[in-house]
Amino acid sequence: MHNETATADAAPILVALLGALERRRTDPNPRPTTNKREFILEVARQLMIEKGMAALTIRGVARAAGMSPGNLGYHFPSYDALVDELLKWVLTPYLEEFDRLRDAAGGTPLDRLRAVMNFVLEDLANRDTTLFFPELWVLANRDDNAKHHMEKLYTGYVGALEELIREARRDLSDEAVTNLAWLICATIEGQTVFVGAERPQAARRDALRELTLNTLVRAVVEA
Amino acid sequence: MHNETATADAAPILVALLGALERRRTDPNPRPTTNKREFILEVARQLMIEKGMAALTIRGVARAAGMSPGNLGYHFPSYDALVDELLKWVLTPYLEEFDRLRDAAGGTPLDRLRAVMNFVLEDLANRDTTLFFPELWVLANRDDNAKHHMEKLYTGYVGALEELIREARRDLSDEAVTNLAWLICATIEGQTVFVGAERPQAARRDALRELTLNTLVRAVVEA
DNA sequence: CATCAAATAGTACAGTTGACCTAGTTTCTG
DNA sequence: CAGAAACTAGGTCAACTGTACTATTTGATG
Repeated sequence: MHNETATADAAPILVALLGALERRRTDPNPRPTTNKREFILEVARQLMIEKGMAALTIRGVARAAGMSPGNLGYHFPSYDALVDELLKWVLTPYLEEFDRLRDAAGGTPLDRLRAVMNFVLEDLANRDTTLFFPELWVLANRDDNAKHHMEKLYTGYVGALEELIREARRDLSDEAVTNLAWLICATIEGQTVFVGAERPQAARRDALRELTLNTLVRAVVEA
Repeated sequence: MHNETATADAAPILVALLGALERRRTDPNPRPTTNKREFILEVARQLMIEKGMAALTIRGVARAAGMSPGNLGYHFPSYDALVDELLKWVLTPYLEEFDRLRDAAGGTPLDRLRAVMNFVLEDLANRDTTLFFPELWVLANRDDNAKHHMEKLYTGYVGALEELIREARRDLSDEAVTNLAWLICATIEGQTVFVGAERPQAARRDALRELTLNTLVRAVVEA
């Protein structure tokens, strides 16, 4: 009764974790060899979200994952490698989604721009998102690898915005397009701090989303 | 030669710290009894900014201030007390400045609104600000006292915005005014992460400030 | 069933660090 | 000079760090 599966003898939180893993797995060709790795990454993600970067240690992750530190070392050769893979694991789906929304068929460029903005505005209401991203911003202040991942994320995000703005407003200069894109990015990310999950102004979230969407679309149209 | 003043035998950084202290002291009636406390708070502030909350420890502050941990315990009875006073020390000047700008004589309400926004947009270019506030946002996720200070700060900030918006647009509902104020707050705070000091898009800061100012003022005028 | 590599546990290393406390010393002030 | 304020040194005790190493279990293949 001590060595069945990770699900069986692990803490209750792990059941929820496996659920989250399942939700994340959109890949139609599951790669069994990476299953355990992904499980660990998911545990690490939850730990970082629940307890902050200070609690994200080899031992802490191992404990939360119900395995020994030695075994975790087998899957991830070092702490830095673990963090690196964790950031990839969390951020890659966002980049994929930005690409998908940018290239989506149907609707005007302005509709698609609105869709990208709406995606982020709705995502920031998730507790995981509300807690994860500020943690990333702070981490990136002192960790070059985190900074790299952060830049990659926002470059992809803003790149998608730029392309859609350009399509909508072919008369604007590249500079004007880029400035608008960063304005949109900063405006929306800033809301994480104030109307994210369980934030003081969370009740205002939907109203603020509409106001934001209208204000930013108008900024693009009337630039 | 071992006990002259804190300036003499302390690390070079301390000289700069005392400079910062001097800049901060706008009080025409210096309170000598609090000098050493303020010195410690200033050291703690710098430490938090340079190395992050993880480095803000009793020992760390004592080392950076060139004193023994025991002596630091004399001035601040506990770690929590130190952090509490540190947050007050950093945030109070902002609240005072918001009040000052809100009540400033001369100019239309819209001018004063613009002045408040401009103050924050320019402040976020300071390296200290760029690094301090994200740290505060993360800290507030897991520390109730920090959360309290953060709410107090933004309540004051948004309160000032609300009053100025209301003066400029007496026809708007309270709800509309509040939503506009939080939109402004989130929009501007979000820029810290992207065009703050030494950030990848810092070169875009001035252009983005103008765009932000115009966009937000228009949002208020045309709401 | 035997084999063998992958996976896993356990633990030792070699420190570091944390907040807090106590007893004693210096410095300042009236 | 007395007494208060400011300060130092040293220590307590508990917890934790990443990593390396060995020994064991597991699971699939032949």
